[in-house]
Amino acid sequence: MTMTTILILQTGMMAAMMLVGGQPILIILVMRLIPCLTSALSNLDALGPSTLDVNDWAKGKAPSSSSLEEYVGMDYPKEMLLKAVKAIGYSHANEFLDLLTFKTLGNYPSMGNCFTPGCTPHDAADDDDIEFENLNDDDDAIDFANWSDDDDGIDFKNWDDDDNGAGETEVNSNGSSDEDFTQAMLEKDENIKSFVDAGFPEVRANMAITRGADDALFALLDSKNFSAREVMNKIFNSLKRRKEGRFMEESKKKRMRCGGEAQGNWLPLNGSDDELIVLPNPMVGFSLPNSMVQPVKRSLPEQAIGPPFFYYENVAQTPKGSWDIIKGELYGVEPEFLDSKYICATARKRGYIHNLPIENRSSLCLDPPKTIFEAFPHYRKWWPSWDSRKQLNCLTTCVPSSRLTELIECLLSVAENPPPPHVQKYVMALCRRYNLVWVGKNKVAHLEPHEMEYLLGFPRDHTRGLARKWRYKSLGNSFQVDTVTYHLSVLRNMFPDGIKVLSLFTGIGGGEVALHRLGIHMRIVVSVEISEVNKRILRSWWKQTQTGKLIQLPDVRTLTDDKIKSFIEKIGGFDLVIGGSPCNNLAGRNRFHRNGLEGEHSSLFYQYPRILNTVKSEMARMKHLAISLCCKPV
DNA sequence: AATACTCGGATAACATGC
DNA sequence: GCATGTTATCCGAGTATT
Repeated sequence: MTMTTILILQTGMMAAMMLVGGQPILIILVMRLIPCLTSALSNLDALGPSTLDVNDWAKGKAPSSSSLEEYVGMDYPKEMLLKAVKAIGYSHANEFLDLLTFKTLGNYPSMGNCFTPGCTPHDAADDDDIEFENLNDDDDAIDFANWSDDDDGIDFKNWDDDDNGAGETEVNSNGSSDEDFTQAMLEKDENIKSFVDAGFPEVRANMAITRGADDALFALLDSKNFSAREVMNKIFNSLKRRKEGRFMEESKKKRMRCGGEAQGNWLPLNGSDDELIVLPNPMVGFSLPNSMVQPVKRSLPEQAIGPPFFYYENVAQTPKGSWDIIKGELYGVEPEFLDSKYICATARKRGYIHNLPIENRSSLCLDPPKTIFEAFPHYRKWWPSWDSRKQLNCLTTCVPSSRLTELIECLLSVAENPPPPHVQKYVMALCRRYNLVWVGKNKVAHLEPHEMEYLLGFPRDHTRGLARKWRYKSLGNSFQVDTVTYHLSVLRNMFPDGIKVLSLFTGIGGGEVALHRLGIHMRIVVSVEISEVNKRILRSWWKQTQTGKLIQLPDVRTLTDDKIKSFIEKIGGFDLVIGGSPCNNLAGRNRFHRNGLEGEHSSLFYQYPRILNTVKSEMARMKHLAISLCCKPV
């Protein structure tokens, strides 16, 4: 049994104690950690006296001296702790201190036999050769300064180009300080209660929480004359809410059932279900490339049968009922839910509603890497054995703070190798949450934009030239190209003369890249995309790879029914309407307005069925007209 | 009941150009 | 100094699974 605790001694000394298999191994964790942090911070601004209070800390700002005092005890050198906290980021301060204090002991089912109070702190000056360089990974982004803006061959003259401010969001100040504070108090109360439950006087327990572990332990010892072991056991038992042994990351049961049925334990596809759509598990879609999964058979609702083919995409995990609305708007076609982790090295749970044939999908011409090491073999060098990830989580638009890297490096630098389970668990939670990879010794980092391009199936440097922020944003919002390629592969032999595409919410052109991969000639693509940077990306790629015609429109809302009709008249209809509407208020990461398809922001979604319906009915009308003209007696 | 996962948004801080 | 654009930092909850 491994256990780590930090004792903040009454003398102000801080010691970490590790008990391994009953053998007390005293490590001066904090006395190593603090100096190394301090040295790392030598180039940071000197820390002036703070006027912030404990509420600010809860909000992620700097803790005041007084609040730190409360936390660590009266005699603890505050400056050092302040520096340490600043180094790792205030938002992680609580977690950090939890790791250093006995709170983490709640993870452990039992304790060793004793603890050893008193140890000599290291001198900060002679400690540690660990250096923390500023991880300045600024990618020298190339600007489009010399970008040629001539739209040769593209006819924009009939289209107004006004960007009328799509996606405006209300300012929603969430004045959460009170809530944060209340939450902090609740947590504190819970901790106090656990002490009280263990049979200790509330006053003592309160002191234990607010002043530090050493005070707590000595106070408790003092109050009841318990032995150290008894005290610790009581604490552990009272903190048992955290399940015993849960911290050990069990090897996850593989859910991939090779002989299983496509779309997982899914509802029948006959449209007879009255209940809300339930996501299939495993999320394997109607079929998988190179797989033994039995493809499902489906019959499309009459209304959905083309032309044109349509292909709609959005996040799978939405507020309840959202997919039922989407399905209802798209002729009642059952969504195909597929997690791209079955196709590439990163998870991407998405729902696709389409009227494409699902038989005879061809395997991918380029088989994408399916594991992290296949995608990035060089990461194997630094990948710790206790990080069992084989694939990455969903690639999103946001980049975590670089302080996270620093925090993890700090923790691992002072820990044993391998680190104790609770540190492993903590680090792994961060790695999973922020999709971090190991790029050096104890050093994690977020993926670079070109790595995201690779994982998502785009050509390298597809988004190069944009500021990093825009690259991450555009890539995080895009298709997983290999997945879309697989679904669209059934079109390969259907359009020998090329295909005419209406591309809504084009983004950086995932659908277009997929068609190109399939060798399908795009005679014409009418692309609707509001973001100027995304339009530039597509235009650039188009010029390099395509000979067909690209028409770029600014906003789906400006694509009126009349314009659609005029387009269809000019080019003779579309073969494919493809696109995934914005997921802003569907996506799980959105804390501010995740109101499904109810809110004002969702109006964009409804543009997709409107446009599709107009295309469909106009094409049907033209077909009818043509037939009637043909059959007219001369 | 604990755990895991999620195409994000708001705002302050910082950088740049004038 | 100001306007504008980019980066850094900070924020939970809904849903599903175990």
